[in-house]
Amino acid sequence: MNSEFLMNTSLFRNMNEAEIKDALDSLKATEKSYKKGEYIFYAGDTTDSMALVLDGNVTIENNDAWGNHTVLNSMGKGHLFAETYALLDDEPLLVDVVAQDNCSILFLRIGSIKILQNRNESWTKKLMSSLLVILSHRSLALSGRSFHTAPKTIRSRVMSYLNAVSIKKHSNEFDIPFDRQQLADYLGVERSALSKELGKMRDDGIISVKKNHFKILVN
Amino acid sequence: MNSEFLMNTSLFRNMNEAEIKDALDSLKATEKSYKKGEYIFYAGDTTDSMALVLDGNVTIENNDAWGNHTVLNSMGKGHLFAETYALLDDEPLLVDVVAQDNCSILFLRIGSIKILQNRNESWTKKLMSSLLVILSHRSLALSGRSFHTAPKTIRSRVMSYLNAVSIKKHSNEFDIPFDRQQLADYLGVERSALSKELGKMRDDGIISVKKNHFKILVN
DNA sequence: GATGGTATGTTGTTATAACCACATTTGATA
DNA sequence: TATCAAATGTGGTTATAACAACATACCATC
Repeated sequence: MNSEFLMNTSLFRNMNEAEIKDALDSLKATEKSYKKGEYIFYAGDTTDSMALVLDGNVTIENNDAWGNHTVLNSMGKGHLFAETYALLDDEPLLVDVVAQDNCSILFLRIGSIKILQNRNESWTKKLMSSLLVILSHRSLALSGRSFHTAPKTIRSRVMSYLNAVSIKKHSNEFDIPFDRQQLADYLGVERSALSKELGKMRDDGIISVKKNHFKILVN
Repeated sequence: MNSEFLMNTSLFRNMNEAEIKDALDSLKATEKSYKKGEYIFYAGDTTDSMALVLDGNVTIENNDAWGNHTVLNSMGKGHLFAETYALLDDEPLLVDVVAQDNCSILFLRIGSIKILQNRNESWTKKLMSSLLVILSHRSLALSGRSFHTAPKTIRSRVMSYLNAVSIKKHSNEFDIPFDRQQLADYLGVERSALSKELGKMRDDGIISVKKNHFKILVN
């Protein structure tokens, strides 16, 4: 196992080589290869292992009872998945995880959290810290998006989003990290409808826009 | 400090009295009272403390630059808030937290995660475990909702939601924990429009509904 | 079983966003 | 600077959901 690589993942970032080795051992780390298109997890599965992408890419997909198919996400080298399901007992995955190309996955048997709690090695606290940071970031990202997509009109979604960016940047003038298409996807609206609404908002004098540079105008 | 009460919160659930005392001490726990309407946190603040509701209720609110006001959430006794902001450095809150009635809040100085990592008392791992469980549950809840509200039509939102419940219950026939209004709110749609759509879905033969009992019909 | 209140369903109207097709702008590169 | 491709904006049409007002069903309890 290449601990050089692992040392740069968000999960093992704060550990030294010996700790990583110890952790891998204790978590019964196993590496497994998947061919393009193979299923790594099926919706409905439960798992006591979290999974780290060592090589290649995986997609998180949804396939429902009526045959609808949606690709939700794609994750590459160094990314962790299924950790929430591994940390909680008996929570079935609601999505499929599929090899997007030939890829290699490291499984770490974390089981329920009790396992970590009862160990005294130096790496356990570091691993828990990393997990806390990862989950905190995710929680923040998810609750932000959930909040910005809650309003029913495009305008209020945009306002909600711009307001959040403004708070984060401590300024009412800022660049956003999205182009139009990405912003539209993020807010769950159609690109051209978003453009149209941004134009109206400018006409109404509540914002000024130039490309991805925004200014919030208060009357 | 009433450790009897704390022992029943999700944060301290797994600790004994001595550990709780030790934890409160190390985390520089301070209790503070707020009158109805007082602000506990302002959007834009950063905090190194997480907060636990000891008594009363708080609301999570959003007040944007244009004067829009939204109540996002309400939390009562035993509930924890601001923990993601406390765990991460320099993340400003995007919401206000306001006392819904006269209430009493316990602040716990967790600061960035490093503080926990460098302590060796028995309670630290237990606290981290609790936080991991809390964050995992939240993450699961948020990603579920985010996923079900992503589709643009009411029908696909309903299908997404019902499919998830069906997976969780291991059956295509089940009760849902919402009444119509709650389901509408959860999916971000209007109640009567939801009723209408459920009716159409029944007419189209893809589900059967009776109150909150659903059955998924596949052709 | 009658009564009232709440939850749910129905209908029609209106507002809004999706969708489509195309025009314009922008930015990179020869 | 000319050329091209990609990103962004615009106008018109259609589908869909919000909204409002009301009808019916359901449930508790008298």
